[in-house]
Amino acid sequence: MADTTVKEGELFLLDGMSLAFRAYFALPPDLATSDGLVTNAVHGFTNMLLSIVRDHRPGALAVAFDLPGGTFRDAMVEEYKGGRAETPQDLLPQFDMIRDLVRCLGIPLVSCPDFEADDVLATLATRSRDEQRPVVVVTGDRDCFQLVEDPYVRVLYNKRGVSDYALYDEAGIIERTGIEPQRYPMLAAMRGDSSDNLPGVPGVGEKTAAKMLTSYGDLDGIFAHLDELTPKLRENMAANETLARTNLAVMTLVRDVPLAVDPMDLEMGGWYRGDVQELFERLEMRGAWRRVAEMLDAGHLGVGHEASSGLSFTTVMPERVETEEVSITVVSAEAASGILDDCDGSAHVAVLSEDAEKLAVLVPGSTEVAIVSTAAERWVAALGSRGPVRSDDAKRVLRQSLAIGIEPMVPDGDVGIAGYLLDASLGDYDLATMARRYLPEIDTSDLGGTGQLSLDARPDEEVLALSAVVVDRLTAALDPKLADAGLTALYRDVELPLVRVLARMEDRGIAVDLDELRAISADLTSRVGQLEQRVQDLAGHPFKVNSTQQLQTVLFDELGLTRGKKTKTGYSTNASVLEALRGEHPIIEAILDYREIEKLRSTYGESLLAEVAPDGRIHATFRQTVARTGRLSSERPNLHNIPVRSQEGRRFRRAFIPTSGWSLLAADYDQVELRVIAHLSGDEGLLAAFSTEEDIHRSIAASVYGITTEHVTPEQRERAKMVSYGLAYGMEAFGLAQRLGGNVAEAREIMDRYFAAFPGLRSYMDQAVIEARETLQTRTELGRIRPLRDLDAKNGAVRAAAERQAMNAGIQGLAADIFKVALVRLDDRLIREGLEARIVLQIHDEVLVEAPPEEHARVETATLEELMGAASLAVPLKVSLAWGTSWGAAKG
DNA sequence: CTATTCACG
DNA sequence: ACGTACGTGAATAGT
Repeated sequence: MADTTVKEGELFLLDGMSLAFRAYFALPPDLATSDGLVTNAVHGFTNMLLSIVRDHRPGALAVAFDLPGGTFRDAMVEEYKGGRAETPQDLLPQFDMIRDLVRCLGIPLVSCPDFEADDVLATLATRSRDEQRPVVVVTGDRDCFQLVEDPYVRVLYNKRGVSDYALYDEAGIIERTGIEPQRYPMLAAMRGDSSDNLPGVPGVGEKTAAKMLTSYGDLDGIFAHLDELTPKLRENMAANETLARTNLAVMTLVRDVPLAVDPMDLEMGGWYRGDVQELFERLEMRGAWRRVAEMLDAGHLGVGHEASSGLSFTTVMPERVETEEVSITVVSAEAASGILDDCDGSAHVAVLSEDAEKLAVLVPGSTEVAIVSTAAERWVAALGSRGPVRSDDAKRVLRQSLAIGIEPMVPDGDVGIAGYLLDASLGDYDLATMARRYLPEIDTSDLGGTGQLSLDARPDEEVLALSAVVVDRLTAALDPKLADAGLTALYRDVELPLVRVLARMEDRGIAVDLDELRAISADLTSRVGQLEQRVQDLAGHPFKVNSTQQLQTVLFDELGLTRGKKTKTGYSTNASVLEALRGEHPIIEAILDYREIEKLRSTYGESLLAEVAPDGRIHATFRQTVARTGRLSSERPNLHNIPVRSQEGRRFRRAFIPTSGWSLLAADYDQVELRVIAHLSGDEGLLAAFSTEEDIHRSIAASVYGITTEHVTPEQRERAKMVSYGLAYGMEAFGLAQRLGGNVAEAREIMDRYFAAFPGLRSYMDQAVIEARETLQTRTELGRIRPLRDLDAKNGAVRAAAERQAMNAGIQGLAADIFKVALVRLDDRLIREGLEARIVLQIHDEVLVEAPPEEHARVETATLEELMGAASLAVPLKVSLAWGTSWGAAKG
């Protein structure tokens, strides 16, 4: 078990270079001074420093930096450019700003000519170990893993962003890499390191490298036993022995850099308040200065050279609110309940902390925020079954409620959903972003970048309470905006009730057959190995088949096959390009086979298994504020793209099963989008086609080709179907030709016939674009808006894309609205009828319900009625139902 | 993080 | 002249 705690007072050595790089890439370049000096890395580094001090209270700190000019490594490898591919132009000056900052904070800055910051760290860490003094190396560079040594040296590794760290001791390194720290450079030497611009041995990744090292000890051992390796691996290793050995030399850190300082001397020299303040003012980083000042005042960075002055919580509140006292009270459950009693059962604000352990509760208009624990008994005592709530993310609150056994109410407000309805094309609806967007009076420099409000160095409870206040203010600001935009009905009658449906669906999850899933996964893994080998044999040498770059070289340079479509970075190797090359070389077939199986293995085999919860079920997250058309999306995992089109992929659907002893009902709308098109266009021919029970694509084909339905050939039916769906997206003749495999003239003729047979369709499409252009947005019958600002773009291609989106938005949007209503009605019905059956999954126009045997008949009736009744269009909605012992069985 | 590819409706 | 069907999420390689 890794030791994940740090004792107060330890020595922390910061890798200034790698942390600056991480910060630079993690934060947007629009963090800049008014005259355009980019400061994102300084922002990031400051935050890193603050959180290290806040979380670990180091006794001493030092920061290592590279010096300008080369290092001893330059002579070793041609391609090696100072450890990094290249330093971006706007990062370079930030190194100096960071050095300045470190200096005036009184933190020792250590560098040595001819050596890199890593080597300096290695030297200090080694000396510290010799003195038996514990040290933590903070870095974003994996090379430093080699320094870890129990019990003295640990690495606090910056995984990504500015706040995501892992603390590794020896066990931690072994768990992460498969090898102990001492031998990590050997592993890295074989694997290579793209961030250090060092290539590795082809076909050797972390796993293979660790395995070989475990078996043969070190590089010498491996090269002495090459004959025991598999043929391809042997060949690769033999061909790259020099590379591996050079890499090892480059990657091994120098532990005896001639440094004048000793770890014992690394004491903080005291900070200079005036200097620090001036620096931050010069960089126009007011928010950061406040946080730093707070840390200085709290004495967490040693002694200062100037008196301190306090800052109050209300400084981050909007001016308007500043005068109103907002007090934060941690109250007993009883008191929280008492506060709620005063609000006559009306909506209250509830904001859940990131770790879901605390809940801030605010009665609108009140000046007190109660913070209660979310432990079941506290929650019940404080809130009971009281609802409804307003929140920044109501589904999270409802899920917490379900987790402790309380049936949730429909929420009264959700800041994210309100923001999404007002403009679904903006993308971010987290609390900090929404506050910036709709509460301009708030000092935005104090709001966190993403997610919940995050105010560094403030106690969690203050942040949580402030979040509740912001939700209250936002609700007041957004409700009138929704009303003005005609969105209130969609919000209150569809989206908010849907929040509870999704919370229940996520909470229940869907059961999976673990044995089946494991068997599929194992089968795919073994086959993908063989297929990879076959591709490499046909290429004549090993390479990463997954790398489009390497594949391009093999196909177009080495084998001289015909180049096809271009991409930004070269020539495309996608399926349609490869299909066209099928006859040219047997490798094409092999690559297509490899791609299919590798896709299934990586995306569905491994990752689906990883998402199975301890209860044997998968609890995906359904997101209501992502798709610009009004559809839902699914993540962790995405259950909306489980394979169905290929026989091979469909196996996965057999692993999705009902609760033991129950059955799964799969219900889906037949051709909703086409029916929606018929409804919206009012085209008589289309309406007539749907009024018969006849196969719809056959009927349409008959009209298009001017023949009777009996004479429609399967090919004509297929073509008509393709055009029907292409239309929903504003397809052009070129696109249809691609899909039909014919020429553009032929495709154009089919489309002309189609539009001639259904003239109402053409006028609807044209009208949709004309209307959208007037307001630069589209609107569905239920009021859903989709802004399309590109409709008046000067660039023709951009404008054409927006026009296609305008044609599609009304169709996909109405279908999405209908389906959301159906979900709400079905879920209500199941509960109202006291059934145990529950919705377990939703896939755009399909819903899966699991039910015990005795409920089958009632569930079937309820599902059919609620789906059919969700909307009344000019054409009937048709629903197909099927029971099964798995998703695959119900559909197959 | 960005580009490419590919799974679904 | 330009690009070419809408909407998602995820894995992988490489900057």
